Formats: sequence, C-alpha cells, structure tokens
Amino acid sequence: MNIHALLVNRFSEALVKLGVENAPVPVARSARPEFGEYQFNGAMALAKQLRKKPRDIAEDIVAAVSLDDIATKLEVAGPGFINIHISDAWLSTACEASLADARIGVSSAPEQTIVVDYSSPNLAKEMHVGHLRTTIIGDAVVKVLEFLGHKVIRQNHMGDWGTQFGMLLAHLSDKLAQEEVAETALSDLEDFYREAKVRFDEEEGFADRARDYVVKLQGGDEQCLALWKQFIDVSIAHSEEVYDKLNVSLKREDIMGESAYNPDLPKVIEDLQSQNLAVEDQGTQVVFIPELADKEGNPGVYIVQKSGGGYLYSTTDLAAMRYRSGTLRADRTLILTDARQAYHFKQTEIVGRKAGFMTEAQTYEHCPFGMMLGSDGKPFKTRTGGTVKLVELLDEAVERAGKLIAERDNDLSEQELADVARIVGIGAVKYADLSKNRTTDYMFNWDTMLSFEGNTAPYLQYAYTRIQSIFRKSGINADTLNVVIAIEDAKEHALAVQLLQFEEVIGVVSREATPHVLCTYLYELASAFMSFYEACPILKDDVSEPVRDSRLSLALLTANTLRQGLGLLGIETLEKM
RNA sequence: GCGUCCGUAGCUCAGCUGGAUAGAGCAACGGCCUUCUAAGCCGUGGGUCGCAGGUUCGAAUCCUGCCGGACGCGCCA
Repeated sequence: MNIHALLVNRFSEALVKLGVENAPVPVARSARPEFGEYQFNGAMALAKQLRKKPRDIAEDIVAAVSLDDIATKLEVAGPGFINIHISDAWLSTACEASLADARIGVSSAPEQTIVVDYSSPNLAKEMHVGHLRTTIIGDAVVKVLEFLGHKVIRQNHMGDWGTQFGMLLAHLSDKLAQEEVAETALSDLEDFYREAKVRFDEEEGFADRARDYVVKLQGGDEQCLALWKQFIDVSIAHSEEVYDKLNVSLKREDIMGESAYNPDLPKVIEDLQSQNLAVEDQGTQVVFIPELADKEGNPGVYIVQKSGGGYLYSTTDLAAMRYRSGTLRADRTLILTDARQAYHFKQTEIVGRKAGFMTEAQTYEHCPFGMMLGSDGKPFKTRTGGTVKLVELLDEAVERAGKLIAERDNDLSEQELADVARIVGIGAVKYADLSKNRTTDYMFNWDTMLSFEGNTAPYLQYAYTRIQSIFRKSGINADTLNVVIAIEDAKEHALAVQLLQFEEVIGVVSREATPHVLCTYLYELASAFMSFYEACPILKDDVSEPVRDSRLSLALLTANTLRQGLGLLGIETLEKM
C-alpha cells in the first residue's frame, strides 16, 4: 500500500474535475498530529492561475476530491492547507491486507536490468573501514532492487591490475623461492605491501625488476600470470572473509575485476579514434570534451592512453560501460564510489555516450559518498598512522556486543549467546554506516560505530525480539492468528500509518540508492511500536480477546516489516536477545 | 584560478520536488522495572538552520554574492 501515491491520484482526479490540468500535486506528511497524517498543499499555488482566494480553492478541492473511504475528515487550515485525517477503519483494512500479503503490500516494479558496481576493493591491500560504505550501501541497494523484482547484476570491479602489481609480484616471487607458500606470505596484505614498497624504494635493482614484471604481466607472460593469479586468489579469499562476516551477498562470480577488461582496451581506443573522438596530444590519446569547457573555452581533457601506450582507469571504465550496456543490457548502471571520482564519471559518461557505448535510454548513475575522517576532522588514521582493518572493526563489535549481553539477565545458551553477539555487533556497525547519507565526508568514531543505544540496529532488533517474545508468551501461532484489526488507540493509529508507508520508502531507496531513508523509516517504525507497546497492553488479563488479536496482528505486521526491512539492509533479526 | 559537494542543538546527523511552532540520537537533568525483555518508555533544558541580499502569500530548502571547510581539475585509481 502506498498512501502517498493513492492520495496523489485522488487529488489529481479532483483537480481535473475542477478544470486544472498538469498542475503539481503536492501531498506531504503533516508535521503535527492535529494537522492529520497528510496534507495537500496545492491550493495556494493555484490562487494566481485561478484568480481566487487560496482558501476558496481549497474548499472547492475538498468538495471535489473523493476520499470518503480513506479519510474521516478533510479540513482547510491556515492559508489553504487541506489536512487529511486518515480513518481508523481504512487503516485497519489496509493493515489486514498487508498482513495477508507475503510482500507486505509492496507491489513489484516493472522489471529492469540493473548493474550495480560496488565494493571493488583494491586487491593489493587489505580491506579497511573505508570500504565499508560502498560494500554495505551497494549490497542494500541490490537487495532492495531485487525485492522490487528487478534483474540485478552485481559487479565487483576489483582493483586487480596495474603498475603496483609489478612490485608485489617481484616480492612474492622471491618469497616463494624461499619455499614460502603464498597463503603464508600473504597472510597480512598490509605488511606484504609495506615490505614490497620498502624494497622498491631502497633495494638496488628491485624497482627495475618490478617494472619488468608489469610489462610481462600486461604482455600475458604465462609464468607471470600464474604468479599474479596466486596473489589474486589469496587476496580474494581475504575479501571473502570480510564479506562473510559482513553478511554481504557478493560471491566469487560477481567479480569482474579491472583485469577482465584488459583485452578490450585497445579496441576502446581504436573505436574512439575511428570516431575522431580520441586524438593524439602531447604523446597521449585524449578526448576533448567541449561540454566541460572552462570559462575561457578550453575543453575538458580526458586521457584514455598514456604516452608510453599504457591504459588508464578511464579506458577500463569505458570498456566496463560498454560491456554493461551492450553485453549485459543494463537499463541502469549504478556505480558506488567515493565522491572524489565524481568528475571522472561525469567525463566517462559524456565520452561513452558520444562513442555510442550506451544508448540514450540507458542510465549511468554515479552514487558518490564522502571520505572518512577521524575525530580531528582530518583524513582518518589510527594512532600509529595506519588504517583500521575492516576485520578488526567487525571483531571488536562482536566482542563488545558479547560483553553487553553477558551483563544482562538472559537464559541464552552458549551458542545462542555467540550468535546474538555476532548479529547485534555486525548489525550495529552496518547500521551506523547505512543510516548516514551525506555525500560529504563523515566522521569515524568507534563509540558511535559500536553503540547499541538509541537509533541503532540493536534498537530495531530489540523491537523485533519483543514481538517474538509476546507471541511465545501468548501461545498463539502467527500462522493461526485471527487477523481482525480494529484500530482505536492513538498509538495504534500512529503505528498503522507508519506500517503502511513501507512501499513508499522502498520506492525512494530504489530510485535514489539511499538506504538511509530506509533506516530512518525503520527507526520511526520501531519507535512507534515501542510507544504502542508501552501504551497498549496485549496479554494483560483485562484485555479482551478481540483487542488482543487486533494488537497481536499489528505487532505481527510490525515484526514482518522490521524483518523484511532489516533484511534488505543486510541486517539479521533475532528471536531472543 | 576554475569546478563539484558541504556549513542545521555541546557532539553525530535527519529534514532540502519551498509550506504551519526546524526534528532524532548521544551528552545533561527529572520521572517509570513485585517486567507482555529497562538494549526500553515518558518528560525538561538546549538552535540568529555560516553571513548578507533576492524571488515568493510563504525560504533550512530555490537564485546571487561573500565567509569557512572538503575534494577534484592531462598521463594513480
């Protein structure tokens, strides 16, 4: 059920009746309860066009709009607002319908093929907290799109290629010669990288060997490729460990690393040249972009091939674009990277479209986010100047959750305790990141990240377990519950309104790739439930059976929505905690 | 220099297709556990929405100019 869409429809019809065509239909949530749940704000804007007083127009609209089934009353207020008070009866019926629906009242969208490029770690290094955003937001977006019925193709555009691998392979080659196994040598990628870098900077002849490896690698030398493959395999295993802990849906078959496009790069250049888009300039191949000219008329510059003949990420991204639009037939391509790359993707889109690498109907959506800062507002580093490894953050979260649980009264077994600690700890970390949308930089803070109070995942999980607990105590099975909802109390009313906004929120997230909207929604839902829980007893002796069943039904729909919503965010729910 | 994003409560952040008295969480303070699990609920205090103009019946939201910050602007990704 999408109340907003429903109201927009009804008001559109009313406006047509009044002879107003193509006017915007501004339906918004009301800020205060006395103004109803929704309000129509279009009357004021029509005043000039219709040459009438806004309040008179509002009265006409109230007379024309057909909302008898939904609203108890419509009142004109202030300069011409129309406040809509949704009826308990309608809410009751709508909630019953959602409860009977496996999709909780969310209808499927017309199917599209959507490529989502996310996570994309650099395989030369360990995943650190900076990779959290792209991995988690991407995964949530993917799950929301799939829930809506789209065909989603995950693309893990891993950084598995490039000059840095020369240095790493040279170092690895030496380690293996000393009879070390790749897994051991690469057990800590950070250390390995540092060692290789030191040798590159200081050791006589090493840098030359490193460069030699780059040439051999790009030239397809078999021995070199075999070495490279060993490195990549171990590094991928490291990422998979993190994905596992994070409960992220990325699999090995979703990997489409930079190396995969390598054979296609010369063709990209040829294509650009044959269309006179790429031209030689200062020894490089460049596409000039007049659309991005500065004030003096100098066009934007987009290098696609280095003077030495090497390729760049621009070349790779164009190849990726063509693959996704052509071979994968993506209607939409979403790319989740940090905001610093915004200009690059803007350029890539312009060039790619001109070159015909994608059609006009296909979209290319860069979804940027800011970089992580420390509490001093400077780029984030640990006390020792390093980055926080993602694995360490996750382990600490689980440990902290475990301690908290141990302090509380509970009847959990050893195994249950471990599961709760894991689910609560990981959930908290993910939620802390997912609930922020800012395309600007954000602060990394252990305590915020690992907090279990207030607007956090554990709060939502706790609301869920409370409902499970009620059902356990009631002895009533969710499947056999007599679903007859009769909303009477103000807290029931507020909860029902919130419950019926799920579809609207899912729509926003799917269009704008903003999971924080879903977080906010779920928090408000859990909050509405907590208030309801305090105000409306369910299993107390003086509660009649019909009231009990009605409230149980509302609680059940809340649980279903929380589980579904958290699931889309990649956060698990619990029976007990 | 040019461009992009941003500046909202002590802190971290929502709100930005223009709408009524700007909202949460944390922190502070005051209530509520012989429990439908207190990881909770109820309440109090706390804001010139960076500044100045403009558009509008109405601006945190749109436009312009300043101030402050981050990032990006040809051979890293």
